[in-house]
Amino acid sequence: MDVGHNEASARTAAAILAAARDCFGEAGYDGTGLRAIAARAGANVALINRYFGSKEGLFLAAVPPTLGISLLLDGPMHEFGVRAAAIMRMKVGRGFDPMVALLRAVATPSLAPALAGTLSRQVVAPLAARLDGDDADLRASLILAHLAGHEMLLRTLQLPELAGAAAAKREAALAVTLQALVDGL
Amino acid sequence: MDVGHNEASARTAAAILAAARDCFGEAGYDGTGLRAIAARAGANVALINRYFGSKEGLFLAAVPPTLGISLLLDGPMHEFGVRAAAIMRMKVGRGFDPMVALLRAVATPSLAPALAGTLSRQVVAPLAARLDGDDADLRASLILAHLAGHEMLLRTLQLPELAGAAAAKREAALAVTLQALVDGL
DNA sequence: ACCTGATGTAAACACCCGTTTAATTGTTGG
DNA sequence: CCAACAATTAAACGGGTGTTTACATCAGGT
Repeated sequence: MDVGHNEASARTAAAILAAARDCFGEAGYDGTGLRAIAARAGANVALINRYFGSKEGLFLAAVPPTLGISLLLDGPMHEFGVRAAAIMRMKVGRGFDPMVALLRAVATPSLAPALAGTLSRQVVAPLAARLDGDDADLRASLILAHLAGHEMLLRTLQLPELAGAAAAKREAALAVTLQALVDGL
Repeated sequence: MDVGHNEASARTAAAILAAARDCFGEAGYDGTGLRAIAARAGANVALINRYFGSKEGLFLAAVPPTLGISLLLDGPMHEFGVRAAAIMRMKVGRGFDPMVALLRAVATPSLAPALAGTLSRQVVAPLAARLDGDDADLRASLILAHLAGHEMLLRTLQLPELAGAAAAKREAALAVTLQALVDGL
């Protein structure tokens, strides 16, 4: 894998990555076929395995690296709640959301360890480092849990009570809940 | 579907339901094949479609009805947090958990509307009815979001920071977070 | 010009899927 | 006893899966 030596192959590999992000984000891991990704990328199916080894390899190469939560951590922590809520809002309608794609892959057992490691390294650890007080790791995990559950119920499941609430109220509620976890238990 | 007229068919239908619960809970919706369910139930694959119409019909007949959150609501609401945390603990090791099975099916788009309706009716609505103060529906949704995210990260994904924390601390943190949502924003 | 090695392609592989059909077994009422 | 009907079965259906193979294409270096 990653056999690309000249720039042509690098371009098609990038096209495959982009197509994979779209497909995984829309249909989930199990719901996406390699042939659909290849078609969208304008490439051949065999190239996926050539460049990324396997479907799992492609998923892990495509989705987790785009997770970066720098936006969330970019600013004072006493405003974390409102900032996070605002970011959630801005993401609506934006094409690809790696967090949603990740949540849609949780059900696949063989992917779980890698996903846990990615979330731990790229989200929980940097977030915990910014938290003052005791049990920073635990609180960071709970923040992620709340954010993940919120995304799942709102976007993937579209729970009526959540999707139907006034956006301003929903964001405010999300903000105070997250902020409480930032400020301590 | 539901063609059963005598007791024999009712027994095999029940066996299929039980097997389906186990399989869906262990491997998720997409990860479970009808033949695996039939084998575990000691029944024939065709009977599944005869009694439940389709794989989706079987899932919806097997998992959502077992969701009941009566335990959560059975007691004073000023102790909701600690009670919920205690229930989470007791469920560990217990064979089948419908909440986990539900979370593992979220990724399947065709299932989402039914799941949203079930959660709304069987969890959010009864919970909101017990909440005092403004925005009961919204707060009930956020409680479910936090619970769902927590379950997902702890049980399905086994996030190191969460699974590795001392159980007592984890429960205490979960309790105060949930209680804060019960008490109001 | 020729060979080499990277790039891309079509086809096949072996397997699993949900669903349906047609036939068989088993039971029950006339 | 035997027809009628429910319950169950094995087998096939059509299609999709991830992956691999063998073959074609094309660039660059000697």
